Amino acid sequence: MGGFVNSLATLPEQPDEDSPAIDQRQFVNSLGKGIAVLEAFSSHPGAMSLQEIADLAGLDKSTVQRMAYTLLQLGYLRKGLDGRGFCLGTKVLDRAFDFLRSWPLIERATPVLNELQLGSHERVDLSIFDDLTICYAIRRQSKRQTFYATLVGRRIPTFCSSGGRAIMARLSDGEVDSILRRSDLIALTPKTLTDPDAIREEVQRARREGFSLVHDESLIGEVAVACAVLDHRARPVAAVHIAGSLSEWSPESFAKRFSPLAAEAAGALSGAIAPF
Amino acid sequence: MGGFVNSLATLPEQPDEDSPAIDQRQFVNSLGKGIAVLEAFSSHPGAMSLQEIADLAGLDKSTVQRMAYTLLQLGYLRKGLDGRGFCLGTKVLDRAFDFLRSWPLIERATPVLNELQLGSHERVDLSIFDDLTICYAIRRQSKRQTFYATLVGRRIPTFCSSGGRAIMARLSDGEVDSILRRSDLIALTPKTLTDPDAIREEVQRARREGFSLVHDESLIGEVAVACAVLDHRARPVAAVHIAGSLSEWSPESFAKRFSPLAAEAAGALSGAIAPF
DNA sequence: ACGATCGTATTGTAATTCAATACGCAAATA
DNA sequence: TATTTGCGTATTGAATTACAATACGATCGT
Repeated sequence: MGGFVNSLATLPEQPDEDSPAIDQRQFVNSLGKGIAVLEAFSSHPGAMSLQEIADLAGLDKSTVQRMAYTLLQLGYLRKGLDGRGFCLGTKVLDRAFDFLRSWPLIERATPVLNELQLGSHERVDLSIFDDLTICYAIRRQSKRQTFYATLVGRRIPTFCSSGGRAIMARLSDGEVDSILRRSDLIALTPKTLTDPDAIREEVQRARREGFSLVHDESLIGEVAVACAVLDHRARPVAAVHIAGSLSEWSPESFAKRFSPLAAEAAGALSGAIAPF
Repeated sequence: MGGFVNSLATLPEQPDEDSPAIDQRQFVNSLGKGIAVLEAFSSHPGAMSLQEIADLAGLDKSTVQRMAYTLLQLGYLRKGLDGRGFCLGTKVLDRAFDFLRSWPLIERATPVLNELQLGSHERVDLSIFDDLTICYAIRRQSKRQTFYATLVGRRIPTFCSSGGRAIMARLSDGEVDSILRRSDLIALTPKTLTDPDAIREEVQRARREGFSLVHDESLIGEVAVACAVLDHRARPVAAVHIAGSLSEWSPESFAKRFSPLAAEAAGALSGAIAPF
């Protein structure tokens, strides 16, 4: 984007920029660049200088300057500690609040997950299906947890998460293939399955059993069961997870104990009401 | 904004738009409008048509169309249920994730708040000071809670929240006056203090006691104690809350039982490390 | 069958953003 | 202490970009 590169990209022939053929006519570049500034902080949390942001976002320093100025006024950025650098502002939390508030599913799921946590004494999560990743929207932890395991907004690849597997079990084979094909099948741990056929096998198993069971694939020492939450058309839109530690459970005993609970909760949240 | 109105606003004389004299030269209007589209969902959660968004955001339908198209491509909006309307997309959660991840204070506070919740069996929160409001960043609930009491990103006015009072107790009188003057002193409940002098009195009390005690002011039946978290320059940046129900506690017994715990946690989080 | 409203697409106009440049300041360097 | 480097800020001419009126097809409710 920007300058000569940008002018070329504006020509009829759009080579192969990034996304699959976005309508250059309607896309508002300035907005995209402003968002890119915010997104730069995903690869570098904490304060950054204009130049650093520019490098990460692939923008000119001048552009970042004006975008940062605007985002500063709007509260989406704030000045760093000593007036040096920029970091994310609290306004980004407001948008997340609006999001969480706007999904009836999330409101309905909140008491259900609370009960589930109290009943299981393990960590329980609700994740939202978002194509190649799932995104945690509700989290109820038990005892000590890693910091990231407490954060809403955390994403995990669909292909190697218990929730993702449970969701894929409710998709057609074609859709599962599409997800596996477009995913970067990179191992998060040494135990992560990266062979498409092996993953398909696990999806089949989840179809038979009605839940997915995953251990050590996204975090070593963690075992999790999950069941998909379906919308009124029986399409999977989310998943209920129960996650525990392999120091306390074998995968089998964990599944035996908690898969019925996850299934019950997911069933209670399925159907009836629109998710959003 | 936009069109003739906008051209007028671009002239040297900026009448009295909204914020106190923002530099029209550097402000990127398109970005502001795109953000305005996202913010429209704060006054109307759920799916909206282009026209509805336009009305709420004060923009032209055409403008909203292109902004929505862009935000759709970027994942910050998604199509409504049956392809009709737009609602917030999961990407807004990603930004919140980045924010939470980027504050060392939040990472440090997570285990502390966990302990505090397990020790108190009441709801505990960490809120971030943001001028006229405080914004909840970490929430650990006990039993059943109202939905909103579980949401990160929720804001409460500084003047009537326990956290806000605790924070004001660490500000100068001038700063407190400034906050009270600029706040809309609107009662959230019949018990909310709206008289500046009465609030100043409470702030004084919090200064003496080292914690703030508030009940029925933001939610009927709720009692809460809070202590400010200070940065390395002894400036308040956040607050630790402990909130319970008046059906189980009197304000006095609640304060006696939990104010030491809140003070201890806030103390442990203060000083030393930069908050962001 | 009709009318309203939805989301989408097009287009000429001109206002907007772009990016090079310069400035003052603070901190790290020598 | 002198110097350099990098920061955030501000300005400006050039032209790319966004604006908003308009039109279109689909879908829903009457």
